[in-house]
Amino acid sequence: MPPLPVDLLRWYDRHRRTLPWRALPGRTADPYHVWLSEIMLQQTTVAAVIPYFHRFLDRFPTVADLARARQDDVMAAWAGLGYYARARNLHTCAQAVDRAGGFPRDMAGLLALPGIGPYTAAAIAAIAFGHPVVPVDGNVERVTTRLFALTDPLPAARKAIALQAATLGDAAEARARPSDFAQALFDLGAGICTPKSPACVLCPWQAACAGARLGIAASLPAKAPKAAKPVRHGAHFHLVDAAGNVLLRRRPERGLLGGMLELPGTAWRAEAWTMADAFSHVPLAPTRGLSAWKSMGRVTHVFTHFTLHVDVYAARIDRFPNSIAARGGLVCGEHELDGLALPSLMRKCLQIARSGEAGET
DNA sequence: GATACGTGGGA
DNA sequence: TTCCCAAGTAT
Repeated sequence: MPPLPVDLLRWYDRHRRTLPWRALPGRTADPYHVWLSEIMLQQTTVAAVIPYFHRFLDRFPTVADLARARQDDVMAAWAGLGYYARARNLHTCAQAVDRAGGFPRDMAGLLALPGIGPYTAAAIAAIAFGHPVVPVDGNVERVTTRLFALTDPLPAARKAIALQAATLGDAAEARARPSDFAQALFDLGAGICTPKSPACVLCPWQAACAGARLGIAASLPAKAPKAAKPVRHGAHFHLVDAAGNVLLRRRPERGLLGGMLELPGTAWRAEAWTMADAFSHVPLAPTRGLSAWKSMGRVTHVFTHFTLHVDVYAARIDRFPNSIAARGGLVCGEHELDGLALPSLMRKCLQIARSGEAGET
């Protein structure tokens, strides 16, 4: 017998999670809240998202508030969540939605917005607007491959898995409650049909699950082997004046950590930097009032596709020259650093620069 | 289709 | 420690 949506929905009605962006049972969620949470939840855990979601609603109560905000304030509110293109697209999207007077209510309109792909469009359509579509995320892929014992590895099998997942939503009970059905699949994937050791005995679909029957559920979905993670090296410089101001700069708008702030530094490359090499990239040439550079230690940071080793150097200067701003430098008070658009990597660098034991140059 | 794109937590 | 992962999208 096939998995019956009615069994999943009955389970959901008893075990649904309460989450900040979710409406109460029987109510429809605010599209702004649904959209904001869905963008934040892309490749990101619920636990990590919750405090950011609250902070965003505090700072940007409506999509119009978000649209009117300065990009830098949006980036600062996003700092630490990662995948910063999401924040840039979020801001652009808010402006489009604000101009249009609200979110589009159909898949095509949603799909046309920046940062919204097939999954997020379907999630918003189902959860906020009640369209009978099944958003296919990692949870739904996992549940589906197990239910039907689909053993072809990701990502090649993605299309076939999505087609199979869509059939789950065909039943009348699912079409009658698209929002609940989508979120029921999420909750099942998050709480029962988990990646490592699924709690099949608690699963409302256990009797219908081919993966469980065959004893292969925990091994699904199969995944293609991942490439080894290369190592890159860089050096960044912590220069602080007598008043405690720190020198920062803005990264390019696109690409890794795009639009975020950083300590000045070298490029990140496969070859390690010698100290002499790195020092040719100091933000300020030796001048009166500038101390010697001291080595503060090394920060290791793991990105999605490479591991980065950063050597951190620190120096003091009496007063920043006026020319520093002309070269793209941003002078920031040390007590305002918390509120700035600094990615986690740079917070690590600041931490080691400000608290680490100094060794001589 | 393959690759770029963050981060922190858990096994 | 090391590896894997988490409500994907853009190019």
